[in-house]
Amino acid sequence: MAYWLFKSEPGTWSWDDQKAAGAKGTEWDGVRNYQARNFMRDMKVGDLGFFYHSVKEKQVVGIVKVSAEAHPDSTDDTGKWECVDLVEVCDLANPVHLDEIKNEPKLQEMVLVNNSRLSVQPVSAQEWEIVCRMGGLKKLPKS
DNA sequence: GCCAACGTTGGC
DNA sequence: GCCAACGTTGGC
Repeated sequence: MAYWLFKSEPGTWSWDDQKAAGAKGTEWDGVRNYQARNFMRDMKVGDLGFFYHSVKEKQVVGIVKVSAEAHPDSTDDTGKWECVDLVEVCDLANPVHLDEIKNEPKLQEMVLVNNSRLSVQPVSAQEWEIVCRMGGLKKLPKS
């Protein structure tokens, strides 16, 4: 069981779009970065992730779950790129802003803080718990 | 809107 | 295989 963080510009694919996709979920397609792809290859069904809005909002807004392991990206015709499928799990009662993460001493090692450009990132179990708490979740979501 | 950081491309 | 040039991302 691993934890991840998925970044998206709300103008391209927002948390509302993700929720509208419902229980069927959607492909997390369009990733064209090898590091990000390799992380997706490591994912297992049931892994949980944060859904982060980049650029304008800069906050974690929800929790998603991996519903299908890495498979070819249907928006790619080169055969190089892969993606996983994600379904919505729940909202964060209080979205956790990037500033709050940067101000939390225990979160200084987060990839989000150190490599803001990577769009799919691993999150440690400790970081997961801290951000969930900051987000107002009373109990940690189950996979 | 700017620019730093990072990734990719292509010439050598 | 190196590295300069270029493009993109995303925080500020």
